[in-house]
Amino acid sequence: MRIGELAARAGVSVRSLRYYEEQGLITSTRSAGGQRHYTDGDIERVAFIQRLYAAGLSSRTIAELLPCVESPSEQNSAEAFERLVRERDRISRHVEELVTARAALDRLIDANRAHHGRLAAAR
Amino acid sequence: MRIGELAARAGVSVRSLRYYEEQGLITSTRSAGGQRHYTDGDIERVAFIQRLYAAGLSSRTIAELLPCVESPSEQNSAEAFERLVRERDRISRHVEELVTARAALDRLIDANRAHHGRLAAAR
DNA sequence: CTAAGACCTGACACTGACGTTAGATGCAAG
DNA sequence: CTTGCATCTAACGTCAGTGTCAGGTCTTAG
Repeated sequence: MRIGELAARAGVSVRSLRYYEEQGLITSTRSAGGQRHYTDGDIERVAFIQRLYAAGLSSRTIAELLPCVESPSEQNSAEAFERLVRERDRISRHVEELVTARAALDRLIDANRAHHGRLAAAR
Repeated sequence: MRIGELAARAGVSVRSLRYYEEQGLITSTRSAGGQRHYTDGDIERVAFIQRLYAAGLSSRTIAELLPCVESPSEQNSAEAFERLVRERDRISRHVEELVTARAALDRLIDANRAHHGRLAAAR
């Protein structure tokens, strides 16, 4: 499939796909005329990348741990494996931060709830 | 206290404090010469703002829900209250995203662990 | 073959929370 | 009073992911 179809099926913009390739996150074969061609497997790959983006990883970080995705059995991914673990831990810490912040908002909501009966009931 | 002391005690940069004021998140009194003065209460206020930033809220969003912090009893904070609830829910969704991404990383880690005995043992 | 639409590269624009710099002023200690 | 550090305003720099535009090429339907 060409880039427009992949963009539609993966739910990202064409621009983003070209950027991902520029950053070494995805690859493509080229037609004689120079247009990018993709396989069905690329849909899932893009989805995976999106999840990591959503988790706050930078494109550089994602690129560094992709060897672990490609070939989990290679020993050349020792650095990548460490980064994998570090990022997992970073996500865990971030979750704790979010839970803390959410608790703060919950306290605020409670403090305000009495004055907003209808909204409070809607929850 | 002056801005440098607040920055040190709150653990943020002087630049950030001036930016927060510019965005309407904090206020200050001024000396005759124009320098900003703060109270002890501002330390906690800045810490609270930091928590919201860490939770992914923008300065504009924080500014919009500050009325709820200032005066939980005023009815003029109806909009702010709604935003409060929306942001709480957004944080919850974000936590779910992070947990999903972390699970994906955990699966990758498992798939790679066999080939990295020492690192696996360190966990 | 031709028109239309998808695609190409390259480049600039934007957002947001700051960092950094420049040049001027405030303020406390000797 | 002076020295020197803290602070002031104003403005530009940064980073990352993406939007958008320009000007040209590929592909496919008719």
